[in-house]
Amino acid sequence: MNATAAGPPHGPDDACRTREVLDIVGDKWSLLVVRHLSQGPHRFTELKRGIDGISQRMLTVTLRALERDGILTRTVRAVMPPHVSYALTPMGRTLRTAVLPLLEWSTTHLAHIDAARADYDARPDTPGNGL
Amino acid sequence: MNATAAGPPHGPDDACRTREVLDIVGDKWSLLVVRHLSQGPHRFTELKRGIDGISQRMLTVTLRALERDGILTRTVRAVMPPHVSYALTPMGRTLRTAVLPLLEWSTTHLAHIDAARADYDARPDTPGNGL
DNA sequence: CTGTATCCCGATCGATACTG
DNA sequence: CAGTATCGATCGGGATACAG
Repeated sequence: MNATAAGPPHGPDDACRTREVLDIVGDKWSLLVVRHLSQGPHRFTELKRGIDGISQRMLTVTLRALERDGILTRTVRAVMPPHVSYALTPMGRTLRTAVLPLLEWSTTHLAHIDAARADYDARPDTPGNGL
Repeated sequence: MNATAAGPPHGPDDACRTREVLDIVGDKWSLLVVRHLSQGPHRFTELKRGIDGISQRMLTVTLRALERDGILTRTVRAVMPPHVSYALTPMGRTLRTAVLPLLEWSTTHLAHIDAARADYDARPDTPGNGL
């Protein structure tokens, strides 16, 4: 083992898993919903108000997908007006835990990335900048 | 601490970060490129062959974005034929590390998710299945 | 070998209106 | 309150052709 080849090896179907994870959490809203529910169950309207910019439609679509995947549960109380509560399943909570390092990474490195972008955009001898 | 309210609290701008991380790694190919480069530097054609299904265009686009973000470096050797090598930066390697738990989570839970989906699709009393 | 340019299709997603 | 239905704009991304 030398210095140039770092990191653990990976099997050929790790790629498939990478894809499937992104299908589940890689979209615009899923992680935001999971994050919100990590603090306890919430109702539809609470989520809509809590997640900035999400439309009624996308909240419904996202919740359905996460429910189907067993990430959260949907509990309907048949009263008037309707009362629907969403809560993370145990698996949903493990997902939250698994995503946490990535979120912490972003907290640590986002400023660095902004700097890298500014630097890249300032360089004239770079593809797309006109050399 | 009780059972209903689990998980750490979060600030209001965690949402922004969640978004920005997804902008960087949430697309179809970025993580696959990072994963591939975690085993050492690679040339354009090697990456193209190694990442199944990626088009020339998307490989270029993805590499440019990751380079701009400081995740990887692009090294050109001015020979004929051209020789371009891509390698993870130190920050790129920390990203790889931060994503690892999520990938391990998928390895552990993907079968469970498939089961949850089959179960959900089999239930007749569920939205979209015709109640 | 390592790209760039163009076209085009399907998926995504926001806005809006309507319903039990 | 908690959705569903529909429409339209936008965008990712694949195919292909061309270039240094």
